[in-house]
Amino acid sequence: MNDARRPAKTSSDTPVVYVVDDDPSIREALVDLFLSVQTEAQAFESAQALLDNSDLKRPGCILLDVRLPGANGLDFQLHLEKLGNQMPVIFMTGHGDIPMTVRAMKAGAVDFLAKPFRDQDILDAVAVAFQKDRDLRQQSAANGAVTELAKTLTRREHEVMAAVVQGLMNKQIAFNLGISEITVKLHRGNVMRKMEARSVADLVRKAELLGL
Amino acid sequence: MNDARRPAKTSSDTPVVYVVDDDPSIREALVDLFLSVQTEAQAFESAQALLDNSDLKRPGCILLDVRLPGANGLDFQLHLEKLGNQMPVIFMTGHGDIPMTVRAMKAGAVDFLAKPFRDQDILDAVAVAFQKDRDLRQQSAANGAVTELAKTLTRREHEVMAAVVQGLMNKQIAFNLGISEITVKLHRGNVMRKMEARSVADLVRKAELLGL
DNA sequence: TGCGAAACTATACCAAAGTGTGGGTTCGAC
DNA sequence: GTCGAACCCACACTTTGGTATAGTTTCGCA
Repeated sequence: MNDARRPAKTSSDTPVVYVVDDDPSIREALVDLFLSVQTEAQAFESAQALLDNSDLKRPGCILLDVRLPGANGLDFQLHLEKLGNQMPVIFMTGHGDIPMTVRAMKAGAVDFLAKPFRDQDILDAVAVAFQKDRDLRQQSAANGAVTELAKTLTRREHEVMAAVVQGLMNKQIAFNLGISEITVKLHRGNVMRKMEARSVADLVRKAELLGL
Repeated sequence: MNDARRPAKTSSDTPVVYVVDDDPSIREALVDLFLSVQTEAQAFESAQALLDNSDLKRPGCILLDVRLPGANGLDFQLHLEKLGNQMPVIFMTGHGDIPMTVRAMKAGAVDFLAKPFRDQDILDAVAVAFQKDRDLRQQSAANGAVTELAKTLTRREHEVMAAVVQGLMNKQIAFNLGISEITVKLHRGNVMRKMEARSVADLVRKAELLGL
């Protein structure tokens, strides 16, 4: 089921291509292709097999046939999204049509390759997908770090932070919250420390990652 | 060439659908369709005719056949982008293929409709395109306004603004620029006034629209 | 029941930011 | 040559922001 062949160098943070196709010969050909460019690939015969045998935590992308045994490739794409998995997806197809292509691309697919395609087309698409994955992970990491910091804030500190990033002065914040200015300063100081912000400009940017 | 029929209400800021198709009967059918939902449409027989007869300044979207006399619809899409026109594009096609679809969607097309399609499909796509256009224009307007304000800044004021949104203190800015702290305050005050920013938080957000 | 976290307040003090006034130089345009 | 724009500096002052110390109250939970 899983006929992955690993390239010389591999670890939990080198990117990997998860190949999903029900045709064993195609799986093998693709894995060999990636092996030829020192890229690790793991092949699965169905979407379910992929979900069962991989946690999809490693960086990389998914390369799958739209026509799969069991679930449709497009549905699988949406399913992944629901699971919170943002791994880039590249579709392959032997019998695709335009509406299917449009739906996949609207849902954020990196590419949609109609068979037969050149090896280089796939390698190009994978390169784009890898880059997209790196970007997403970087964004996600930054966002996650800020979210973690924000969790340490108390309710009041949250309120004060929101007011600060709106550009309100301490006295205005104090009036709005019905507390004294000195207490606002206290909360404000706590916010800056907990959020690891060295300036208001810094705090504004971090707050924006939280959705203002 | 231009067989537009205007709905009852029309003005330079009601959205319009620019229809481009070389088949007169299709043009007419589409214009009638939009007329039936109180939406203005202007029809053209070619991309060139559209460019010659419209400045494309009104809000709306472009609905065009990928196969056009003269230029390819996809090339036209790129051409528009080069001209700085960001109007949403919807493709129609009778003989489209998957690579064509992928290319169009990657280039930002709102939709790619294979003939025959239902009237509702087109109306839905146009609704999405109109919304996208509104969003883009709003973004563009905000951006343009800030850019105009930034143009009134002198070189020094620009430098000071950049330093301020980095979260530097006046004394640090003064040291970096090799001037006195009091002069920094002067420039800083000018920046806040010229940029119409009421707080540092405000300034940070405006500066971000300028690309940090 | 007692303990800790959260929230609030005050006094006091210092640092940073902002404003106004007044004055200086350089440089290019009219 | 003079006029204005951009740039610079200083003194004096006010406001705002930030910190530290010390204490009170409320509330949930062990």
